[in-house]
Amino acid sequence: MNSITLAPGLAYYPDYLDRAAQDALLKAVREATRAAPLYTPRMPRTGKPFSVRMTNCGGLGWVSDEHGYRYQPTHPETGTAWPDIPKIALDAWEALSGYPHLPDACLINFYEPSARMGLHQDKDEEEFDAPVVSLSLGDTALFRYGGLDRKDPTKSVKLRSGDAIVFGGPARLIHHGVDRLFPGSSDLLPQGGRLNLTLRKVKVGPIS
DNA sequence: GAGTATCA
DNA sequence: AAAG
Repeated sequence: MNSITLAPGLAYYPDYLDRAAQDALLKAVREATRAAPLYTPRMPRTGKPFSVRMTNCGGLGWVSDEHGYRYQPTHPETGTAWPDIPKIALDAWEALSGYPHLPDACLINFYEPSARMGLHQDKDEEEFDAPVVSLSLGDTALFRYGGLDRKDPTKSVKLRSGDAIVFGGPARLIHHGVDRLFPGSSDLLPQGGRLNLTLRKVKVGPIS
């Protein structure tokens, strides 16, 4: 499988999922969002809404509101447990993570054409030995990544539908974000936009 | 468009 | 302190 090392620990797999796999994953995501609808996260303290809408699958989901960032086992609006992680996503984790346990969290981000994600670190997990595996569906995104320090220099790469990226080892905690989408760049989602799935291991050890 | 800074 |  084709992989490009963008930085130490940061592996990029262009076209990791073929079109049939993308269609299958999209179908699974639609089923997940039927059980756990996309909601609008808010910033801690200020309550300012994100432009990206989110939901989760797996035992734990990442949420953000006035009270802070955290992982929790239920949807913040419906109060019900998150649906299961799609099989195709688990397969990607097993193929790409190099980690001996299944993920316990899968954050699903939906970007409308105008949505952005500022430069940030994924550091709300307890297990930093496990990588974060990211899968892109739909419109191309301009992805920015830097270093452990927020002021470290950054580079950009376009992430297209079906691409995978893995943050592991020295790249597990690098800053990253999405500067913009390229509307109309994919016909996978009829309404346009981009879906991103990030698989994580929040708790140390096997899933209980 | 890319990169940095500041607030909170 | 924060993916704003």
